Amino acid sequence: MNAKSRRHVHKEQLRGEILAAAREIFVREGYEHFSMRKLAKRIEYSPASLYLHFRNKQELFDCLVEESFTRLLETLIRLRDGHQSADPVEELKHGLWAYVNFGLRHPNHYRFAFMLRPPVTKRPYQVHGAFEVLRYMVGRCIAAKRFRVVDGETTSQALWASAHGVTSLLIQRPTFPWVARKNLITQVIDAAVDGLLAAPENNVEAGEPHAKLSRA
Amino acid sequence: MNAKSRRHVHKEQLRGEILAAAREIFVREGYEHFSMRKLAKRIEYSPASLYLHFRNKQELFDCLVEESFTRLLETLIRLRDGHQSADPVEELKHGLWAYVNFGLRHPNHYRFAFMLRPPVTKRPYQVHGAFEVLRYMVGRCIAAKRFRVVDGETTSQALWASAHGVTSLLIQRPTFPWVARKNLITQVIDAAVDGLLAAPENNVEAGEPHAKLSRA
Amino acid sequence: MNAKSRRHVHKEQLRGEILAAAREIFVREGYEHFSMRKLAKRIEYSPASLYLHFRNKQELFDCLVEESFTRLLETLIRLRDGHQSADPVEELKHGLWAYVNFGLRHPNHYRFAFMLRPPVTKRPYQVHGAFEVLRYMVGRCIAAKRFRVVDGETTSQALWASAHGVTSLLIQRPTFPWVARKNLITQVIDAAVDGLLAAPENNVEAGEPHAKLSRA
Amino acid sequence: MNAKSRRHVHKEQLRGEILAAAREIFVREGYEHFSMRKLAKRIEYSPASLYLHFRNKQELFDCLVEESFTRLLETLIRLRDGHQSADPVEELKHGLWAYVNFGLRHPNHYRFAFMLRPPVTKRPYQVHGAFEVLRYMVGRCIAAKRFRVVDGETTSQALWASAHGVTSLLIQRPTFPWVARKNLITQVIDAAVDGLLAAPENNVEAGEPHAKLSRA
DNA sequence: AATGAATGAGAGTTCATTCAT
DNA sequence: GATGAATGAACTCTCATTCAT
Repeated sequence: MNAKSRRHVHKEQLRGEILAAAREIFVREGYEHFSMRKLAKRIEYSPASLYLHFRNKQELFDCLVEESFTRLLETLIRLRDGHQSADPVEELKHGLWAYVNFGLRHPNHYRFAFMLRPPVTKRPYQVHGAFEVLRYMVGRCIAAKRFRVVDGETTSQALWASAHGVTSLLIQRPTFPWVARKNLITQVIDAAVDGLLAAPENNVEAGEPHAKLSRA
Repeated sequence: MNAKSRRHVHKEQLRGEILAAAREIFVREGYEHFSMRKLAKRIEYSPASLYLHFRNKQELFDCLVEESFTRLLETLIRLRDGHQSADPVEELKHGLWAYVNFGLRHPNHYRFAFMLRPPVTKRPYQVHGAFEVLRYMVGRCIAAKRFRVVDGETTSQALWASAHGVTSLLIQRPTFPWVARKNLITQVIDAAVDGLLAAPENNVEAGEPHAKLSRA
Repeated sequence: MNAKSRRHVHKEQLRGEILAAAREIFVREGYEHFSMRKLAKRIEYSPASLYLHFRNKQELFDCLVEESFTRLLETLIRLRDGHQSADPVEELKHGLWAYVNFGLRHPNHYRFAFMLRPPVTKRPYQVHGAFEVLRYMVGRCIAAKRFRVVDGETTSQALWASAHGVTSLLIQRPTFPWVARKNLITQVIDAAVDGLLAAPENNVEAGEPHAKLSRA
Repeated sequence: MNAKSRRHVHKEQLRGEILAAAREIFVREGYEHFSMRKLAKRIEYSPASLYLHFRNKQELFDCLVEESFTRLLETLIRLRDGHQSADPVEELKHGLWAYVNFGLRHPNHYRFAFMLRPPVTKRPYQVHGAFEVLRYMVGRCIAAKRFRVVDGETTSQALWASAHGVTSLLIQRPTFPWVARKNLITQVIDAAVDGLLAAPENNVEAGEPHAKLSRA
């Protein structure tokens, strides 16, 4: 079985190479300019060979998305399980930082996970899985009465939105004259979280005046 | 014969029709499924006719992006010029709400302005123009000593990020089980802005512990 | 409108050329070896041009079949309407001769009409239409009491079978050492028809002994 | 693991399985949709394995045709040798019935033998062999002075044509509203044979009037 | 101003076949 | 004896674009 297992290893490796090359093309040139032929040329195989590893273009694409979500999820779960004892607010900030950093360090994965139009695939990706971790962290803050708000769902979604905002803009607009990344991200995360902290003064009716705008 | 009659209107109007139809197709079916032929069929002209109005597909696409930015800019400028006297913090929140609402009400424009990959075109879009308005509003808050921070640029960028985050997620993931839009947006904006307000207690060193993460 | 009509004529002509070339390839090389590329090369146009005339390969094929049936039908109808007064038995033989001759003189059409597998298309071809004429002729013979049998349907189908048999074999096996075509066809038609004529001696129970064979 | 276990049978048997599976695919899906890959998958072997038994696709196809002819021939020879003593006319009808029944019961074989285009192969199939039996039977009828015609070759070919006609139509057009098979076949065979029987009245000049048609 | 005709380039995909193992 | 890996060639079809009219 040695030969067989060697072949298997090689096949897995090749599959990985294909996925990596595909991701690169997808991200650099966009879904619309990706083609199986280009991919084949890049990895210096015949187009037909790709079909030994993936049934078709869509399946290949699906694999890319799945892989990206899995990576993010792993990162988040590792984080969650590693810091159980910390101050829950600090831990939440840690989590948000980890989320942003994942996006910045794996922009291709992040793009596949959150910035591409879902219609291109049919599978229900694990957005919820990743979001679950955030919800859990927020829940701990609320349970510890650290937040003045009690709606964990709204809070979690709002935090996700802010973190996604800074991540996606930094990825998407690399030429914009951003301030130092660290400062920007800190500002976004701290403001978003600190704005939630239980505190003496809080203008609870703040949302009201904009009500008409949201309906305008 | 609606199409036939339309052919007698002046050139500008036709150009507008083409752009509108193109935008619709682009957004509904995605860049990759847009084609000059489909567009031609939609407006009931021949494919060749399109080339009387646009040099090629790319130019047409560029026009769409430009148009979207212009619309957003108009909206923001109208807002800025209309509320000079209000409380600057409230005005800022108003501005952010207006930004988000623009995206939600004109998702096609928003997508073109902020969610498509710039590489497809070469022109330097007017991101800066739209951002200018936000910077101006933040400047007023700072000048009025309402914020505890003084770095207007960082603050502006951070606010933009948060507003973009909620806008783009709501547009991109319409099937996610979001809480009520109004609540979510309020939460994001209020937290982001309130987190900046001058206040007694604020853990200014919050950014520090994550420093290693950002480098990890 | 002169230019327009000229163009239209030219287009029709070209369409005809395409169909003719396609028929030739289809018949010479078989459905399985026909390709749009081959066809394009044959008529010295680009493959893409074919799609200006036919939506796809199947539609082109359908047109060929339809054309063939129409041609046969025209021939038969012309015959039926031209010989109303003749002896019905002679007329029937004439009709069968015409059928066979159509096949031999237009083997490509005949092949499309009767020798290709229907599954390749979805349309309900006009087999029935062509058969109708035969049924009508047989009906006249029966009405004139020239046949000892009275089941017009069975008779018509049997005659069709015989005529088809000789036609298709001659077309399909051109290298077989056939006797003179005229003699062979005469023999088939005369025997098939004469075997039906009202006559003193006829072993009516002939079918019986084979009953078990048909079930064996 | 049915397939796995089958792999231990000897070579000849495997070859037979391949041929059977191939025939099934060929007939069910048509030559154009047959592929070595499909065949390999069906028999649960690798595509490459097929080439251990057949040099290429064409050779495999040739084997199928040959096999079909052989089967038919066997059937006919068995018949010929089994009924030497019977009335020659009855025996002839028996033979024709056997031929038709062979086609109806083994439509795949019949298709391969008579309804596919010979050009796909180069080998001279044994049409002649099968035809030989018919010629022999007709010879006996003539020798017994049961037929009014004396040209055995023409007669044999004509009978073959009629029998082939009904067989191929029934196979090829299964959806046509045929009358009961037994009646139809009886009608075809009886008419074809009875039309040859020695009898007082016979319009020998029947063929003449159509002469011009055959040349028209 | 508008278009029908035309096409080169390229898309995704399948196929028969080979060959080292 | 059997096969996984690989590929060149071919397939149908769509595209952006041009140009004569």
